Amino acid sequence: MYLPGRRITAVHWSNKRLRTPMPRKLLKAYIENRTVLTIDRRAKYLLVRADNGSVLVLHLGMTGKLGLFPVAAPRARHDHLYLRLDNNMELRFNDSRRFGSIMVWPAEQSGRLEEAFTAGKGIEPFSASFTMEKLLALACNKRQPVKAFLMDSKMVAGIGNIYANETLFDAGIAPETAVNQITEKEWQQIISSCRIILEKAIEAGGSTISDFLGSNGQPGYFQLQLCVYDRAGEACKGCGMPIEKKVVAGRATYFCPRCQS
DNA sequence: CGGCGCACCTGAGTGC
DNA sequence: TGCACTCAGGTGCGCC
Repeated sequence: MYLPGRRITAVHWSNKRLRTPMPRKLLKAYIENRTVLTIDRRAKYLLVRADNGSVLVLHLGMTGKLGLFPVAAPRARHDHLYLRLDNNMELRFNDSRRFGSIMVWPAEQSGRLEEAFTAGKGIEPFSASFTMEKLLALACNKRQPVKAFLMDSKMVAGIGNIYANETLFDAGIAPETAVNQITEKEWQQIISSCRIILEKAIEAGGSTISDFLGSNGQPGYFQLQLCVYDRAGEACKGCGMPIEKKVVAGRATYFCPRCQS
């Protein structure tokens, strides 16, 4: 808990735009000189709640990193946001590819904005509403590949390409299966596999959180045992067949042709 | 409307 | 060594 209880004493930013333009005025007006109450997550967004009811919304995109540094530590290439704290530390948002985003929900609109934001997001995999019945209903009129469905943030929140690949391997389901063909039993399996994969990933990533003070941080998934992702041509850990790679709905897709049929 | 393709960026890796 | 080219973990828009 590095942030809750800390006051943000100054906000600085780079002149580069991220996926959304830097909300300079809003950062100054609503985030600077506020104290952080709590941090939540919705889908892959971080919600940093301030004591005035405003919310700082962060998304790391593909290459975004947050790090806590002493104020005097040298600034790095691709740093885009600096939140100076009242303990002489600085939270820094670094993102080389600039697919990340930084938004502010001003206090007087934050309720409405958060409601709209949440309404546009899919089911959280760890929530009680991630059920076979819900998925069946969402999928019944769609023919898209199940992998694209799992990665669609309006359907399911927070599943990226790696975890979609790994979930479907664990569930033994071919990534291109039309989503309206998935049976009740298969949905149950997908739910269970998805949660297992995410739990393992969080556990593995958790160890990188502890050295997030340093700059030598590796992404957490390097510590997760990947069964299919980026393993084209290598032996399936289940049956020994070579893992195949193909593009499905525009994304690199890895699967075992025997275990996922 | 559903589903795909693509754009938004930089950097790493590969092959010549 | 350098250049040209491909590919990358996310998201949302536009187009058919």
